[in-house]
Amino acid sequence: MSKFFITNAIPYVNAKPHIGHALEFVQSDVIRRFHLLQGDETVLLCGGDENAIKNVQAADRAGKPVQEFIDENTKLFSQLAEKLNVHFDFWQKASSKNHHISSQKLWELCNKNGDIYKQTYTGLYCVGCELFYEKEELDENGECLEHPGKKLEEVSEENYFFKLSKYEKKLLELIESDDLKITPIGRKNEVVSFIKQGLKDISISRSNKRARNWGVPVPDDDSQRMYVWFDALNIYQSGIGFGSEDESLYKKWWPADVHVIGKGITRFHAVYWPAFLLSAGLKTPKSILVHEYITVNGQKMSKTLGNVIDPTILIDRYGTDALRYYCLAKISPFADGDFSEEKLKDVYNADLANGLGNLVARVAKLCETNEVSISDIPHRVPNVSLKGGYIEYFERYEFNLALEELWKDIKDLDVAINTEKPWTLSKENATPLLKILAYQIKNIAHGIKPFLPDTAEKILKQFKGPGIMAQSPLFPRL
RNA sequence: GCCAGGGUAGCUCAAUGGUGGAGCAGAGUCUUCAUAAGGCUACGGCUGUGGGUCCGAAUCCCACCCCUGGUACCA
Repeated sequence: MSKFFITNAIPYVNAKPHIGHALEFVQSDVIRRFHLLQGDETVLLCGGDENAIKNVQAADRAGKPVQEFIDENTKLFSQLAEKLNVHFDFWQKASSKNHHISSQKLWELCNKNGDIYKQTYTGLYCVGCELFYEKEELDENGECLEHPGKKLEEVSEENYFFKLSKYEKKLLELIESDDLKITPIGRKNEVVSFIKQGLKDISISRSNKRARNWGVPVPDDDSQRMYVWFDALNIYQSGIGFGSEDESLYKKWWPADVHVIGKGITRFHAVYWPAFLLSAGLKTPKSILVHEYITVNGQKMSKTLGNVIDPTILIDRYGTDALRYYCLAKISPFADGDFSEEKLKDVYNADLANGLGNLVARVAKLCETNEVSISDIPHRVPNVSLKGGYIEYFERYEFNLALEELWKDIKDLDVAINTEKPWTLSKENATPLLKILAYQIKNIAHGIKPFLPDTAEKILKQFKGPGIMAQSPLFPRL
């Protein structure tokens, strides 16, 4: 038995959660459940990325105090997790005191190592956006896309910089050797070539004015706040007590075994974060799992397109396990996956209602009619007699392929029932076959445990024995 | 622009030189234990475009078109 520490990317809490968040929640959760079933001591951490200037701007637009606005959105995220049957063992808010102290400790460690220095940063600043822009990001008039007609100001500001360049070689070694393993390999290559281009030092602070006095204060400098990524990544540590008076939890769990993230934030996790940790003399995470995004009817999800999918509505309509199943079985973690409600419905009917649900119903009824009695031996661990590949797929995070194996078993059982026609047999002749079928169903239930925990639970309860009764459908056809 | 990955049946994907496969959807058929469910069968593809190498190309080479990601201080 070993320990396994998983982190979910910390969502922005400047808007309510969409289906992409649901995808990642479920992916993290299934890893957590898998390791728990393997007997590992396992925890999953998430938190709120609250210190970004965009939160302040969004709160302004909503006409609410920042903290209140953030807390409201955060609640929506935890409600989503609950509805998805996703359990976070830790939830760390970036606005909380302990996180501030923890991040200041990280800063001081880097500073002590001589990796933080002051320098003037000059850039084109859009007052409307309160952001710096690169020339390439502007339109032909040299104006930002959000605020046409508004000239950008050239602003110079003293910032603290982090000596990222110093860690080029170490990072390369770390990643190329897989000591920090990046999955899938394409993302690893991308990071490697990024580092090989040469790393520049990065600014890790903002003036108070620009940060709107929001965020973690820089130690010993009242005029500056930390750049949000410096402290945001540290949620992974502050959430388990890094920098607190008693660091026993931190010592127990750190380093993270896997950071689960979306492709948009790869660089922060694969380059900046390990560099900060190396500088601070702390352990670097063992691996990073980079998943892709969900498109909607083939299009990117975006507020301007108005096609943002609210997962809670889908859960109300189709159920928790149906959405979990779609996210895990029909969306490859390593390629953009498409979503539409029509597809969800097709999958629900084909795989869940007609596939798993119907198989369970027909076997249960046959067992009931024939008064089959089975003993409740804790039959086989999940994985053992399932078709080959289940565990391997899981360890490679190919959840869709692992589920495919399970659904082949379902198909096989349907074929076996049609071939053997147990309903034509006498009770005595049918019983041995039905016992096998019942055990096979329990076996499948064990297999789907990490993916569809509620459904697995229901099936195992129904087939606990000694008697087995027909029950209402697991997934009523829609 | 440059770098990486991709373009295969209506949809989602598999097949890296040797007669193009599966699932879903749609069709027919068998069956009734089951959620008008399940089984079986057939249908369905000039493998992005144009060239080339080879006895033979989805697979290798060249050119072009389209999609996705990266190209740093933007989360």
